[in-house]
Amino acid sequence: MSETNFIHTIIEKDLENHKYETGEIITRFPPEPNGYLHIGHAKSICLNFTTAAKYGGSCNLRYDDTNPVKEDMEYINSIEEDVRWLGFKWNERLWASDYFDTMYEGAVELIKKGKAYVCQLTPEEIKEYRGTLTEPGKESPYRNRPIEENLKLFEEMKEGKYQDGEMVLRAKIDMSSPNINMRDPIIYRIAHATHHNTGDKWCIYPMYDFAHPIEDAIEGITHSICTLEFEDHRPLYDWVLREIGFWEKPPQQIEFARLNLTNTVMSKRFLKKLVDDGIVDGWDDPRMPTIAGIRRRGYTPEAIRKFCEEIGVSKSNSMVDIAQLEHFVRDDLKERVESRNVIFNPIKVIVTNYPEGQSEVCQVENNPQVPEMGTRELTFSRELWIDGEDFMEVPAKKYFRLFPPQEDKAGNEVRFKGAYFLTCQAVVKNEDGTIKEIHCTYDPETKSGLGFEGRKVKGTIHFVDANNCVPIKIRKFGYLMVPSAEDPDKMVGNTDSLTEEICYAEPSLKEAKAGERFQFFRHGYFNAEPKLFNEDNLVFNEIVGLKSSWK
RNA sequence: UGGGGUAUCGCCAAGUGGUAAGGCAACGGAUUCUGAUUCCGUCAUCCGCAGGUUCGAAUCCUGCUACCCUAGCCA
Repeated sequence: MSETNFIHTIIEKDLENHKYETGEIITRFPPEPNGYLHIGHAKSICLNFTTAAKYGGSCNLRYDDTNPVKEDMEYINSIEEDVRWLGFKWNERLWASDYFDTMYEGAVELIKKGKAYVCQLTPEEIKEYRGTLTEPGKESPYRNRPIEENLKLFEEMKEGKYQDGEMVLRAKIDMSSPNINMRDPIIYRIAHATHHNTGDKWCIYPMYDFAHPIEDAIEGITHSICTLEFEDHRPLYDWVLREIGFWEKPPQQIEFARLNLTNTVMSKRFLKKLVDDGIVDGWDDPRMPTIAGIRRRGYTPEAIRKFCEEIGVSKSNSMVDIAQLEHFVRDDLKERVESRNVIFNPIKVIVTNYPEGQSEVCQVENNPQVPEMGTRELTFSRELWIDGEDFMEVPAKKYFRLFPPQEDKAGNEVRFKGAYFLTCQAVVKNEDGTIKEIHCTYDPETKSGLGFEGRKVKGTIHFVDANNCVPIKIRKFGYLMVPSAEDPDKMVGNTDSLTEEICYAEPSLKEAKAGERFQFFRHGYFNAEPKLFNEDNLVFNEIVGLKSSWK
């Protein structure tokens, strides 16, 4: 287990040096409310909350709502529900927009120091003046405007005298800096848009690079943890804090590598397209890598948190195998979930020496690993259903489930879990050659629980009483879309991303509650599909399959 | 041809001058009323490459190479 990471090392060094008077570590998770959270965000959420907790500090949930034209409050509820579901608590709901006054003052401060100016270049000109990766930029003709004029113009910008795009406020840094972010970055733009929080109070809004360090500083954030692509922005982050100088102990930005999962698309833009195009039935479709999606799918928050801890944190771009996530889901589910008998690809079994019309009760453990979870009753009768893969007409080598008599050996005998030893005697075919049913005989002495020791059997299979079972609908999910092999920028759809089949299940499954999880023997973990499950529609999602070393 | 990053087992990832943790995957084997679970074992003489310093280097120095980010009035 990676109990420590490079961020802990930084924090511990800061603590040793008494960098912060109170010694309290404060982090933040700052989503922009423009979409649903996904598993990638979960890594960031876990990192920020657990890091703060490790040092007895706290983590703020703050909406980075500095761009009114891109954000939508419909996402607020989902974001908070997701963070809460993951098991984290924040103090209060914070908005970057609540700090607009301070940011404005900061900008004025900068102008007064001669460190910011109003620029009237058009967007195209600004781009042109910025230079390229290899060539320095050139200074804007408005760069050396008198301070008084800048103050007046900025004031007028705020008052709404100008149109969107007509002018911007820029930090005066260095147009020839090799770091493009330092080439007089725009720090305020005009946007005549109603803001969800501040309404029409403002028509100028701060840019991320200017706003974020101020937000962090106001909240007393000590360590501002963000993803790798912001590394180049750190000099600007520090510049803003240094030049405005309201804070003695400024926060420090630390970058880490975002999560990538094999066969999983994490791009918000692309996920939104899946929703908008109706490819999936919403942000919480169980195929989606969104927190809402995997929650509906049946993943547990514990599994996700464990996963995030175990994959660790570093600065190298990485691609984590989805099998790693699935491992933690299985690992978490195996001891907290009950088992049920569900038959896939059913084959009818006739127990020829069992009286017609008779049936009896069998006791089965709810979870063989956890005896405290008790037992339940199943019925056994002359007609049963077994799984398609538990029978082979011609057995493969080392196959020890059911097969009929072969030229060189007798039909196989197996344990029917919770019931008897049954021996396959014959296969009965339909006219078209498909299997109609198989005939078996049972040995009354071998009933489960009676301690029969006469002989051993190598296979155990599960069954369902054909006279006492219910049909259920199973939904399995493949990956939705993956980058195309020829062109990684293009996505290729998987038309089989959702498959449904009808299976036979023991009757107790009718009593399942929406969202309840089970292990279906030999198949995997499933949950009663939260939105579709009801008395007349027994739908189960595959959460994750079981590993199998045979096949 | 700028700047900023990263390179340790198939995939993550510890390690910060003293002789390569751990997890996933894989592969053996034991136990098993489900070929699951559990259990035990195997899995980097080597740390992107090439030199150098040192008694000693994945860790320090030099020079390469590969990949990622970066030219929004997005965050």
